[in-house]
Amino acid sequence: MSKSSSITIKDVAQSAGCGVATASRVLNNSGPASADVRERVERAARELGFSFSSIGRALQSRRSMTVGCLVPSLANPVFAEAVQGVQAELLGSGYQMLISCSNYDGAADEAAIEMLLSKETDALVATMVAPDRSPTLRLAQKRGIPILLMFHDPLDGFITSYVDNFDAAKVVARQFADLGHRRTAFLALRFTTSDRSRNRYAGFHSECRARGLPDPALIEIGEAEANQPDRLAAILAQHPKLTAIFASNDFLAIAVQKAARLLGWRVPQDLSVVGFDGIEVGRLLEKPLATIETSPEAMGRQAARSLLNLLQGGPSIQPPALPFAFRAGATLALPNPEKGDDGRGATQPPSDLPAEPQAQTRMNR
Amino acid sequence: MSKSSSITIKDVAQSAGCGVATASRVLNNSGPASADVRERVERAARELGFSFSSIGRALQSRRSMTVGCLVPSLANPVFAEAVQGVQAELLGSGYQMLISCSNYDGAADEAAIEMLLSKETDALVATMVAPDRSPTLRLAQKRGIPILLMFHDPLDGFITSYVDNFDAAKVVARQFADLGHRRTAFLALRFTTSDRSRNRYAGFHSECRARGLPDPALIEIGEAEANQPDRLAAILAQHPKLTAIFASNDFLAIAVQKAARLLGWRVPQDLSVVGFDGIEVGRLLEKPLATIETSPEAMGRQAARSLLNLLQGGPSIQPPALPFAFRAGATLALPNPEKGDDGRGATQPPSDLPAEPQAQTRMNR
DNA sequence: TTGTATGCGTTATCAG
DNA sequence: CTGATAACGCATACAA
Repeated sequence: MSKSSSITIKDVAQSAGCGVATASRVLNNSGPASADVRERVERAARELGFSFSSIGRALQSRRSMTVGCLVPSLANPVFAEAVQGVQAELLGSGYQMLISCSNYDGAADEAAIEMLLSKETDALVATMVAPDRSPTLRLAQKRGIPILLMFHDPLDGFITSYVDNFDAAKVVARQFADLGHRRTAFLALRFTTSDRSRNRYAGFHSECRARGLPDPALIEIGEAEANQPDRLAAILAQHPKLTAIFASNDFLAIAVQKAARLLGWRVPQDLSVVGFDGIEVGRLLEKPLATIETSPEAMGRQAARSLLNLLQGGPSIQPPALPFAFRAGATLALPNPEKGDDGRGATQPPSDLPAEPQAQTRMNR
Repeated sequence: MSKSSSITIKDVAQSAGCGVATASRVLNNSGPASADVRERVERAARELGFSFSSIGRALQSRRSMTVGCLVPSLANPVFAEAVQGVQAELLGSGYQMLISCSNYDGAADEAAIEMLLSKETDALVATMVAPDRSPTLRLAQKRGIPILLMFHDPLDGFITSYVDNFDAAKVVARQFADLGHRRTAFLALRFTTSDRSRNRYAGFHSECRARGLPDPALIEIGEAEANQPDRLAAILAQHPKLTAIFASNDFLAIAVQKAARLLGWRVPQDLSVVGFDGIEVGRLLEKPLATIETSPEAMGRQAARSLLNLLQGGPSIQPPALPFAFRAGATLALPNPEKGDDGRGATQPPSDLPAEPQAQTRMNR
């Protein structure tokens, strides 16, 4: 058990027989030093096992070399992967990441940002319940701290790394419409606390309107329903005429299928299901999940790059939305004619389209 | 745009017309102060929007109030959930979490710990490639920094939060054996860099031996094979006599089923599959996945609690292994008599056991 | 009860 | 080229 309690630059200087300023210059290559003293300092540092105190440094340089990261939850792989992307991109930049989760709670968001700020992070990357109404975020902004949003649509003074949920949802609506689906629904897990969910519904709704189709139903559920197939089934049972459902994320889409099975509904014959996110496991399923494919990791990486750029004093430029792609799957098919109440469109899908939607339909931007 | 650049306690003291020491005492409730000055200081702090600089504090108190966290990857939900657990438990303790990922690379592990150490984290919680052979971790230990391992088996001077992989794997072996499986295999994704994987194989192997069954095959694969069903299928095809396979994690178990389908093998009729981890989505599948259920979040929570305890100067006590449970599923059944080369045992499973394994078989410890 | 002075580890300044 | 010294923001002994 060596004494080991921190070796400071003062110790090094003393051991090398020079002043601390000289030692600092040598160790940082930040100024002149004779070959002689340079040698002595380096040897002393090596022998003493010296390493800089980032706290001392932070105090003097006014930069903590950390970035704060706030996401709703790491239990959701989408956010976990985004954080992973941020982390990966930050690696080697000298910046470390301080992380915090809100559990989709707006008040926790505020507390977390406040905490991060009090830790004097040099920058922030966040996904929040309501970034547009966060006083703490505004405060951070006023302080001149670089801020990057993830998953959110572009917002006034902030840069954001995102996928165009509205557009993506329109693509799903188009898929449904092209197959002849008329009775559709959007199944939302956290509608009130997720602008992603809201934007997806908006885009879905908008495209249905534009095509003269009935408005899609909005089915909001909570955690409990999402995790208990029987409860979810009970909810689905209230919408017997549905022929297609757009779930606000892939896990939900998988849960819907479970619930449908409980009701004796076949997927996709009785009910088409499309998810969102494009999680990897979706393609491994017996019935590969049709979904919108995105890359949370790329999002995190882009966010981190923008952040580093800002940190270096670069200009504040909003990059374009990240690409997404419709991924075809076995959970999407023509509507069941027996299920519809009117049957219009169902019996006569546009003949210029294949029954099975093609893969990798499109990339936006 | 107010000037806003940080308000220090000096500003507060000046505004309140008192010395910094007094202001510090008031704001920290750490000493005497007249009601009068107390009032003035508090008002000044409020009006100026003062908040402590944790850097200044850290420098003076020699504690950064951060804990470093190192995991292989956040893209693996098991680790992400564990981190989430750590985070959740740390919430409100005043400690913040600095996070780092190694991508299952031992060298990156060293670099990450070094980085964390240089950031002067007050404690460490980590899952590494080889914690037993990490010089940097030893160094941290020597410095007296509280260290908590996650997922690893108990190790010399460290406390660890873990599930007994060896025991859990034995349970899987028992399930296979009870059904009459003789030709089994362990499918390992990262055998060389994961002691979890190795311990699972060891337990599986050990139990097979103990029962006088043939040694299970060890099939090691890489990322590429795991992600490409056709390549995985090619590998599976080399083991045509297998009747049951134990995958080192649930995703792999799902991938195996995909590969099996590609080969025309039915699950579970031609091949039984059991996974590990107990990811939520496993129960929602058309064929619910048989697996060992664990709770990474609980692991993270336990680790954080132990850490906080250590940080408060508490004694270093190794808690017992966390519980696990075998989760029955539709991917496990009797072996196909036509597949075996000898058929012994397959045609005559123990008659005192139901064909369908019972749910929630057991909890250990 | 209060304020002054000191030190925590670092770097920048500035005089030698 | 070198080395005292003054910040940086805070808490704490110690003196008043």
